[in-house]
Amino acid sequence: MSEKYYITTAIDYVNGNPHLGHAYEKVLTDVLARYHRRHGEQVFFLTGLDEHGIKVQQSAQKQGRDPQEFCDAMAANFENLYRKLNVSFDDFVRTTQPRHKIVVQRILQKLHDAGEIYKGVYQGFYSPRQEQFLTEKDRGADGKFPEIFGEVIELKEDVYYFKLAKHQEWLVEHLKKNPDWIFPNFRTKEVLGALENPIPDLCISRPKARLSWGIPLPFDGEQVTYVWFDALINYISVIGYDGAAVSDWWPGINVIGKDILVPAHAIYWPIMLKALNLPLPKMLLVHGWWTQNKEKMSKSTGNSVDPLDLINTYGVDAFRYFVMREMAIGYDADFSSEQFHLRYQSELGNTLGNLVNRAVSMVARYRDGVIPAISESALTASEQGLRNDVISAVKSFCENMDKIQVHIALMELWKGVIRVNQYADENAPWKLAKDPANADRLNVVLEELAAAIYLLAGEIGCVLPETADKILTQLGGLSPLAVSENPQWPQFSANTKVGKAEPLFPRIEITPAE
RNA sequence: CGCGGGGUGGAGCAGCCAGGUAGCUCGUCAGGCUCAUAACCUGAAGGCCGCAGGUUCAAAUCCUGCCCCCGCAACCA
Repeated sequence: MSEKYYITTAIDYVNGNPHLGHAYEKVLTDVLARYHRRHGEQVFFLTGLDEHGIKVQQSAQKQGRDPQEFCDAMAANFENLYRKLNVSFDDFVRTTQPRHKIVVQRILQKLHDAGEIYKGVYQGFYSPRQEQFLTEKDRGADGKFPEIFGEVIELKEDVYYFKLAKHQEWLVEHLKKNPDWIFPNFRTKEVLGALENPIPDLCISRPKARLSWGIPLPFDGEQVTYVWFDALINYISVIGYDGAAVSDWWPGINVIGKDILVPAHAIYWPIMLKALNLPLPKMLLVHGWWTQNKEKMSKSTGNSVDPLDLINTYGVDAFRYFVMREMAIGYDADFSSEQFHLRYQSELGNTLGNLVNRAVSMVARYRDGVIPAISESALTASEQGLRNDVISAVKSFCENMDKIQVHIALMELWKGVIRVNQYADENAPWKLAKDPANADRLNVVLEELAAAIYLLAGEIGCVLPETADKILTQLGGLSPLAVSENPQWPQFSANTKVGKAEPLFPRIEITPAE
């Protein structure tokens, strides 16, 4: 009876190594997937790789390798990183897999039969040296093509086109009627802006002679399909499309970066689905870009950030926390090592880590590690206040997660964490411990501290899975709390014995390199 | 007039779409505490929310104009 929640990331192009942006997108999708799983939905989380195309073909050639061999090697880099990031994907698609290729061909054939694909001619400037077609933006300031392209010739070749133009009006209507289909919705304006001009039909193939590393067109053995037609279909090929209907996981949510919104995901993709008579995605969730010193990150300027370095220094959860907390979804954010360090030290170490540490330590020190049993009648206004505030922090977290405002959700959840620190100071168990007459009161305070942390750990786990596990372990090997609409204050079974208190986020005194 | 985004206390950012106590992290100053990762808690100083108009009982939030910064313009998340 539970709802189905299908969510995908973009598939990364294997012609380069994964960087901060790739990692961010997967963590974001993972956090949403974990949240919805935790809240009782059936979740299917798909990520993967885009492996065809001329660039991969060329890179493989340069290394003297078979393209598949090249892809396999690159794929290992990506998959390795995502596993390190604790990205809980349910499947990992690679566009070179037979299960994917079959569906792509099925769809091509179907659209060809339906007259949505036709044969045409592509004409343009071509650089034999670079083996690529050139566009106007390849021209230098003087209007000529730069030296690296060598002699540029004008070339004509037969290719196939997919009809986009005839669906333009329908797409504009759809966007106007569903401004929240693209999230955040200001992106809809961009798409509508792009659609103010007529869109040309989409070239979807290349002659095999030039591009062999692709999926052959089923109706023309001399051509292979090109880029988006191959890539976008992964969203439905893996879950299953038999030529008429798609698996009931569909429609899902497509998480993408802003660079591939227009035209790929906001124009090509919906029109492809329309032509196939399939429903559109529930939502296009479009995130922004990481910049560094306000400049776009790119390998060419050498300012790209390697997520692995951060993970190795600070741990995977620190990375996940930072990227989720720092970036307002949909907008760009600036990455800085100092800011990363600051959030780690302060929000993770001082606020959360220290709280768990002091609470567990006190239970160990004052009660031999056993979380005291208490009776409801012993509760005072202080406890009522704590419970109300922590529960409302959890609720606020959930409300913001439902609105896909992860950065705000975390801020709200942290208010709960801070509130528990306040409660500790307010009741000063270390003072109560000095007088045996206060034993009952001390029991209450220690139990409430543990319970509050236990409650918070549940939602923390969506973003910081490893940390949540550690907290449960330190609290005595507890199992995760069940979730409900109205969070209940947790109870401990008798004789719950806490584990060893170990700092969750130990201080790191190194000054991060610029 | 190409399209879009941004301009919020010393720094970096939320909040704006669904108007009504200006929030978060850090920094500064003054206290408290000592369970804890030199951590935690309390209080204070510091903002005419880019500028100018308009709508409204009420605007950081909506509308108009202007100034400055940044992305995008077919395949880099």
